[in-house]
Amino acid sequence: MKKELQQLIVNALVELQRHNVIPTDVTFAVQLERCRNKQHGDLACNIALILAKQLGRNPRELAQQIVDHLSQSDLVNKIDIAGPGFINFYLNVNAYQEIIQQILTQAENYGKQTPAKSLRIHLEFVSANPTGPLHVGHGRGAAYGAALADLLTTAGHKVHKEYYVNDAGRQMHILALSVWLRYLALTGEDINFPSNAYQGDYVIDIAKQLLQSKEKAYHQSADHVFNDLPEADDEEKYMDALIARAKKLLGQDAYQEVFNAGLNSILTDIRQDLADFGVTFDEWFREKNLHAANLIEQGIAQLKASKHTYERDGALWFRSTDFGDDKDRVLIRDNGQPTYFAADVAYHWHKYERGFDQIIDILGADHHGYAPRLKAVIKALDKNPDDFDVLLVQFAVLYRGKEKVQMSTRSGSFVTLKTLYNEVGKDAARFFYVMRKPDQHMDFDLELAKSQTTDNPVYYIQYAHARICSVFRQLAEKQLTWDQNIGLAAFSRLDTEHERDVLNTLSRYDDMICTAARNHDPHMIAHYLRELADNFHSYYNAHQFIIDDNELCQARLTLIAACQQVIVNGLTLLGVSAPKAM
RNA sequence: GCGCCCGUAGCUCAACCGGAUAGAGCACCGGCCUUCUAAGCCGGGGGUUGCAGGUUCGAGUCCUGCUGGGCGCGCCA
Repeated sequence: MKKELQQLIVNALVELQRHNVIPTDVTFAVQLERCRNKQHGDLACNIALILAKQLGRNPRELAQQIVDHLSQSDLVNKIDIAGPGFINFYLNVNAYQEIIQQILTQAENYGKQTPAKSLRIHLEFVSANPTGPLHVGHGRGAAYGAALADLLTTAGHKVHKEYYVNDAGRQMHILALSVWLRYLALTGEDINFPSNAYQGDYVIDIAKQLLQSKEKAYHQSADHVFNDLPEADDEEKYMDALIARAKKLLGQDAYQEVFNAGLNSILTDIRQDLADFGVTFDEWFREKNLHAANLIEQGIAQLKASKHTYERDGALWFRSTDFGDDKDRVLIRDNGQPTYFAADVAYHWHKYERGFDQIIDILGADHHGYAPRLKAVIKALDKNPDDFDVLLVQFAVLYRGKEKVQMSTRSGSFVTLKTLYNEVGKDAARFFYVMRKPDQHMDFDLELAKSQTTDNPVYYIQYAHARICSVFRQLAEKQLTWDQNIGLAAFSRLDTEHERDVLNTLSRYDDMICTAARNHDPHMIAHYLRELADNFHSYYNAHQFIIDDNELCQARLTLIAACQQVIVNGLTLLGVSAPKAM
């Protein structure tokens, strides 16, 4: 429909070129925009404004000439010139018939795009360290990533969802130590639990499981553990000494078992929490595997080959300042150990090696300082930086009423994601998170989220869907049937204001999907659905659907059936269910 | 100090490569259930888009400066 009108305008412009009104060397990209204000019609074209500038002409005059050369179309009722020189099209109801038919025919596939080139996209998100349960801060990244993955898939791409498991760093050893110390405490030892170990109760739970499965296997006396340790004034050094002590007393194998007990327990919980939240991954990529497969060395070798590395103070550096980073970054420490960053170099290099066309990292905003050095890596590896995106998700600042909730994994004072969706429900939580654009700071008031459940916009949309389902249930109870063909044939009967609004919004779905995918903005879906539900509820209140006039009845049923389908498709993209009754 | 993100109605947020009179929800005021679900609908008030310049037919949107808030600046991960 839009394309037909665009062609109409192009034809008129070519005609004007033939009459030498427009020079033949002028090129034009004709765009049709939806009118925000429906007094301006349904679609607007600003081509006259753009051309008028180039040609030094009065835009309204030019618009008039274009309109004069437009050929007739049965899609439009009226064409106006308005404002500074917009050409406004008022569509005939019949213009929407084809779209409604497409929605009903393609059903759950409606909205799927076939792009010029379908990309293999690597999407990494959440990737929280497996040192504790996911908290509400991770929820936003999870909801956003999952919705974006589905959105890009709908846009016709092949998306690989991946969770990067940091299972090789110092934090993991601190976790292992924390588990072990809790374990020793459970066996009756007098343990002075360090303040910068992981404080959460989940550590105690892991220790309890460990005690059940391997009763005394890891026991040591507290004296042995804490004897002869360096002064605790430097907490980090103290922790490292404790970790070294744990390894020594337990031996490599037993230490590794404790380590794995912590890691596996938490990873299992994370996986379960995400699954319950409707978020799944195609691959859980272990940092350990990078080390095991010598990929760190290979990645660094690639960087070395790029001539952007150098040695200083016994360490190997990446000259990321060559690519706009604030400072150079260490790859290999003076003690020979690779940094976390070195692993990330290898990881991202390896993503390209795996053959992806586009790579997207979704990071929490607190890691935004990391983006420039990652981009520097991509450039140094001579990859196209346009194929690599770092998307930042701003914090959801938690409140309980007016009071800000401080969150820290180590201190254990956080609200878990699980707690959140158990309290407000999965649908509301998913929708709430993805309702805001990701770069917007967001206040998340837990009390409001709990008390507000019936006011949450997700219910408004679900309610529209349930109402439509209810109409069709009523229809069946009255021994009546819906005939789509009769409905489509009688389409011109849908001429009320409310029906036009629903039709207009429905016809925007396809465009909205494209824009949302292009901009990585799933929140547009949420706002679109809100508007569609709004249109529907107004329509519902203004008109009866099940009426004696069969043609009109069928036409209306056809319209709301399409409406139902689009709501289902949109909600599905966001990971929200569409209940048939509420 | 340097860098990134943000500042829109009382509150929480929209506004599609710059478009026409900046829109919703919540809250507030007034109406609507004998009709397919009132978790709904209809009407009303509410704005110098943080401030000051600039770019142009046109700026919430782009540029510069200022201001307020969030976050980050380790041979931690």
